[in-house]
Amino acid sequence: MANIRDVAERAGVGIGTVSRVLNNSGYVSAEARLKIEQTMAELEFTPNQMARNLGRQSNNLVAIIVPNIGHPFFGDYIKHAEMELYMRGYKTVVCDTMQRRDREQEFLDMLRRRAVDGIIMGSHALEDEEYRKTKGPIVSMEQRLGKGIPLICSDHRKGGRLAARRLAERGCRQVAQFVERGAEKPADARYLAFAEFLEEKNIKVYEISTNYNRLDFAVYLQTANKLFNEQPRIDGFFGVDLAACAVLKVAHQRGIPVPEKLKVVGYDGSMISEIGPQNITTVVQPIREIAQHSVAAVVDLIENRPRLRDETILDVYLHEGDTA
Amino acid sequence: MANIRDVAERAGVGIGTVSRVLNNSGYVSAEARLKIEQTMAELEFTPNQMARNLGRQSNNLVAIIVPNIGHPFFGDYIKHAEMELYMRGYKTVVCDTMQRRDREQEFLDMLRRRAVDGIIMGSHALEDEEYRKTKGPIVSMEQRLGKGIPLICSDHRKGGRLAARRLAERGCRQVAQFVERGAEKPADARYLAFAEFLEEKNIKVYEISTNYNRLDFAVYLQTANKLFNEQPRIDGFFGVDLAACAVLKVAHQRGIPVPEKLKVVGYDGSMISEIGPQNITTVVQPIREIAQHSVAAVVDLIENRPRLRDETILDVYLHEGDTA
DNA sequence: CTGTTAGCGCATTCAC
DNA sequence: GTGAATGCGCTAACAG
Repeated sequence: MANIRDVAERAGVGIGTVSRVLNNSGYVSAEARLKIEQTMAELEFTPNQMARNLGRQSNNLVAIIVPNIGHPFFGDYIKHAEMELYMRGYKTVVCDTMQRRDREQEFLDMLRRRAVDGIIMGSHALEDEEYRKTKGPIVSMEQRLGKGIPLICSDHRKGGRLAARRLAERGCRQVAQFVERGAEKPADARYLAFAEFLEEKNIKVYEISTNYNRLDFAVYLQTANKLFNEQPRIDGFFGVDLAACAVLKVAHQRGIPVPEKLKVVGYDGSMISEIGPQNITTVVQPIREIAQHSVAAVVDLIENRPRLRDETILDVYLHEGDTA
Repeated sequence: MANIRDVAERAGVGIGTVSRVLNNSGYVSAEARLKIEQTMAELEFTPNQMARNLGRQSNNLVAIIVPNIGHPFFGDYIKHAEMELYMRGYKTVVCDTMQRRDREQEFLDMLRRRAVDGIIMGSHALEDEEYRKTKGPIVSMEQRLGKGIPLICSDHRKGGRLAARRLAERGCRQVAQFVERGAEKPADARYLAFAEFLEEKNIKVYEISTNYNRLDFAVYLQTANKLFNEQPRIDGFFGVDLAACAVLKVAHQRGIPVPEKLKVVGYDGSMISEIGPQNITTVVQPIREIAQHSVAAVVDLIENRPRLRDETILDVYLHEGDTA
């Protein structure tokens, strides 16, 4: 592996000059540049990224930390965020905490150790103090990590209202929503707004809590079955897309026609809301914009650009589907 | 930011001793160790990862390069691979080439620059020579990158046969399969085996090619519609899960009952085969095992452990669903 | 067991 | 414009 010094010697120039053509910085005579470029080609010289990182104290890496890569929302988010980061010259490190504190802590430590330049945090298993102690570029998505850490999330309050209004308009009288237990989250506003809106109209709302520790499909299926067993007269449902899929599936198994006897509204607008035979009527979170804003925020922090807002709330809308 | 020298001075020891307790290597007296640990705590010392990387010429990063993160197969794959890598002490860099040569080249260059220790390649947009030129730990999944680069993939030949046999057993007479155009891939064996098996039994096989450049759902939907328009008498279908979803959806729209009038068999066994109202009968690729083997392979290469096989083909099986 | 030394490969002054 | 020197923070080899 040829290094920069080999190139310098072979080209008969100084090491600094080589560095300058490498980084395209400062002045280099056309002559010297040509000679150096030739030599680099001959030697198949490739700059060592680790050395560059150490020299400039930055590695152009951003970690995205999520509780579950497999969840469609996070999957879609990562796709968009990776693209945004790429366009800004950063590579993406994905970290799945699987809801485990120790993992989240370890991933968070990557920033302290400067293994990454910044972190986008979509998980929240630690005390707020931990995040604050980790000074450095952190932004959070859909998690409130404490004052001073920029938050990007969708307008859950509005989302809850949109879903509630739709179910009310469709004549539902007894609706259920899945509520995800766990640390306090921006998403909680959604549950509240949903229930408030409907209760004002004297529509009964059953809340079933799903264990946030296991947000996989099997759990949603179980919970959906439990719901129909306990509340067979339910005529409306609201939950994240994956939960809506589970409810649709169980309804299908039990011969409950949707939307005739049961209206279903999802939340997320992720890919899975469109791949089933019925399009799910769902509140669309602007996942792409969430990705854009969170990436912009963390990159601003990394590159020392001032940030004005600490909280960015993005608009949601109801996407017409076949289920409500 | 305190560094290792600050700690050494403050603790009244040498810099080497501090390094030893950091890495838990070599002998350190209990006394010194205690003193150093205290000092590290006082100073809130955190070792700088970039410096460590440069020192030991390794950064414990592995890049996973895929053509499309959004595809369920890759999403599931990344989830498992990230976990496997984590358990072995590596972090995961995800790279979405979006089918673009320049991006794949850039991601590949990360290895040459030693920005990552190794690469798992699930994309194939460059000439084989490029991969070989990039000496270093590379393994490929579901892509044949040339002799010398370990390949991990599922048994596509068997998968094609399994699907074909099922459709034949179910009495199909005219079946269609989606064939993904693009560079030659191990998956091609599946198309061949499928067609061979059925043609032997005098069952007609229509092949419709989908553009591998855009393996998203909208394209599959279009193609499915085209299929039903051109071949309205089709009674069997085979394609990746996402394509199967599209076909199921279009069939539903056109009032074609599945499995009564149309049998559908998927390929992948990804999450989406189970979240619809009907479970898709599908050939399951052992995504988790693919992840385990590919991670094991790349880590072996990184850590200079000898590899015996150059090719690992993993078994597939037919998962019973409701669509065939 | 421990302190010192010499790199790791490049970026970045700063005189010339 | 350019080369030599210094430092980034740590690892590892070595003498003690």
